Amino acid sequence: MTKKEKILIIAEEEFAKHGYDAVSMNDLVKKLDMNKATIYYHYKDKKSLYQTIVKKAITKSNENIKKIFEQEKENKTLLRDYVNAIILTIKENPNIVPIALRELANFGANIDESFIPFVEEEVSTLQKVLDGFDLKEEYKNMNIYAFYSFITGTINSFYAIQMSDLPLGNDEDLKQNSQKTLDFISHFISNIIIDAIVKTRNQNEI
Amino acid sequence: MTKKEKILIIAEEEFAKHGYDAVSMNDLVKKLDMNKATIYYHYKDKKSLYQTIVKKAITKSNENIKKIFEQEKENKTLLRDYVNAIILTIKENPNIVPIALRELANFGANIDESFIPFVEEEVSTLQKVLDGFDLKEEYKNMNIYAFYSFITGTINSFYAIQMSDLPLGNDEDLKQNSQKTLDFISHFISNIIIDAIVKTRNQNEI
DNA sequence: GTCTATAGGTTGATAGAC
DNA sequence: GTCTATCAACCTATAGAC
Repeated sequence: MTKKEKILIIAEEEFAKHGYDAVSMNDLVKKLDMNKATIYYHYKDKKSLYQTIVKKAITKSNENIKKIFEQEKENKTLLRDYVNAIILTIKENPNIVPIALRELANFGANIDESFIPFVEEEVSTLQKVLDGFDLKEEYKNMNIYAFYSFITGTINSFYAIQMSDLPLGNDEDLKQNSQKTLDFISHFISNIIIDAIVKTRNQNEI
Repeated sequence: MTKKEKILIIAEEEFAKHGYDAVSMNDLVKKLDMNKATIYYHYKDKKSLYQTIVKKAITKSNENIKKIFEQEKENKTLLRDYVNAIILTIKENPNIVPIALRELANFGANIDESFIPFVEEEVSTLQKVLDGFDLKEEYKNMNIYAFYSFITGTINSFYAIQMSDLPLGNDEDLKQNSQKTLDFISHFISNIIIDAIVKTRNQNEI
């Protein structure tokens, strides 16, 4: 692993855990056991280091979501696949959860405009997935951003509660168990969606 | 309004908007047109100022949720009331959304232990609401924290997207309209819950 | 209660040697 | 590419006058 890569990995960890402003370049120097000027040789400034991290995370998420259409045509599990693509992205890189929550808390104020198409694509892919199903009348013209918020908001919130050191959550199997928590919430969400918006349950697996 | 109150209001605004670490006491001094030592006279340090703000927000949320059982006994709209109690809390103080998202991103690392009973009460109240209904078999022993995350996570995420300056969201009526966004997401969530987990829709209004 | 002045430390960033 | 040394700006917090 090059120094440049190592900087990215440790910085991501720290930014995810404490947030952009709470992490100083001096903190990174200590964690990296590396000279500060070396970091500045590889990354223009603190902000561009952070932007690189966010861009990498968003790109990876998009790749996973695009894959769900690449399998066999008669796929009857598209919605579950979509939820699982998001879950897989978090499994591959759990730091994406606190980073996403912090950017959301900023109402996207520090988001580079070039990131927007990535979000839009995730949302429009969800729309494409839903278009394939026989929905109840009242869900046919649903606000797709509300639906997208339902999926991502529930995952992020539940994940944060379960991974927290605080004694919140009532299932000991899930507490601080990243894998089990993500598998659980994936099923939880898919089932609610199917039960709520699709005409009959055993038109599924959708 | 006393200076002490004014400090609290402006500080809450700034902490919500930029986060704890991004707001300096000097920033507050500028916004408040007040001397720094005056802030320190009323609040021991920066951290205790922030904790006061969080405690106030959590307390207010609890009050609103408790009220839903205070009305007439044969209330058939308890679940909608619960969701609306959360929505009302945000209408009264929208700053609670980014503050909650930031604390969640920290996995509650900076949360004072004394706040936990407040969260637990919100969750157990939700359980009490559900206990009153004839649920589908598979939802009778549902993970209540997952369900709580569904409600709060969806609201916070959708709210943040709609209030953001970024061109995300496809309903112009809702964009940067706090009232309409909150009313919309309240109905959206209540309807999905009813359609998904209750045996028949017109056993509602639940 | 509110102010001025300042202590003591940390920040992001860079110039210049190797 | 990596280092040492350093900078000006900023930080939280307080002592002491009024």
